[in-house]
Amino acid sequence: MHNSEIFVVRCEIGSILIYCSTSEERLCERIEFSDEQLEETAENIFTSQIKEYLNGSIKVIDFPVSYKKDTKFAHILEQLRERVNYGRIITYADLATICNTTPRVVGFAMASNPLPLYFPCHRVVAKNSLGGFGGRFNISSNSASKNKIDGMKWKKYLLNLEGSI
DNA sequence: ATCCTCATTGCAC
DNA sequence: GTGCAATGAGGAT
Repeated sequence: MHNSEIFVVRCEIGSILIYCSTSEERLCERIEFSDEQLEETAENIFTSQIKEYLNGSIKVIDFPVSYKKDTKFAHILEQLRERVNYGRIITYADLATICNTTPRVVGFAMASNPLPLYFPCHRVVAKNSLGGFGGRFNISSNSASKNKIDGMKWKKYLLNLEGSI
């Protein structure tokens, strides 16, 4: 986190921020949403994939990423990415069954997902509602202005993009 | 080391 | 209807 570069892609409802390591092999470590229209950065593999996803020309994000593996949360996120592809949705309970855990823990895993879109957590919904969106990383690590986003607006936007709602 | 937070569900009253 | 355990990990202090 101490050495990261931020790329920006704009869309209809705001901006998508892509945090990457600046090491030799550049890896994406975090993806965040902002309700503000920020200035876009130059095109690279990260921004171009996000743009293609947003205009429907690709259905899988597979640029190089880095995240903490070998945890329960990571396993849940990997199962989600593997099994629930574009245009599909799943409930917290069903994903919990697949991962041999409880729905609440699936919610926790989604809330701590550092790589939304790469791990398609917007495709996980509650049994009788859309569930939530924007967890721990909803709050910017920069102390002063807690940049809270309207999470449900983003979840609906993404599900609508994929034709799920 | 302890406490708090965060996207749910189903069963008991 | 409401109440409540179960439960993983990271951040704050």
